[in-house]
Amino acid sequence: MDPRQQAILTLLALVPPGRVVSYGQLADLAGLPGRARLVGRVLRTQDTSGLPWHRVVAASGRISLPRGSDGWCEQRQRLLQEGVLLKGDRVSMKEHQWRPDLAAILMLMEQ
DNA sequence: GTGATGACAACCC
DNA sequence: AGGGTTGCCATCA
Repeated sequence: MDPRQQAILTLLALVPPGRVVSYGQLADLAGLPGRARLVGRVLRTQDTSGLPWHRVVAASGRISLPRGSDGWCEQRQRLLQEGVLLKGDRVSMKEHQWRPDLAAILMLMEQ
């Protein structure tokens, strides 16, 4: 698989329950600034079973899947299930956005 | 090769 | 709070 996609998926696995990341943030952490859309494409095309794909939302806090679609409902469900409150289809980024701690950053440095 | 599309985002009204 | 514009670029028709 493309190493960039691999990096994105590896980082995604580090996002803790109860927290979310934006597509752009994930791209940045993966060393791919400005490639938010790549993250979206990876999530759509790659096998994300076993990964916390539901913790990825738009920078605005919105779920990027079509409103009412199966994926939208599932993501919403999964987030609520782990304690992430949603106002409609939007989560409060101020409260729930993942800010990598020191330990996580050290792990990222070892790539 | 060309144009459209898209699980995005930053800006500017 | 919305809507339009532009940047991004892999895929696909």
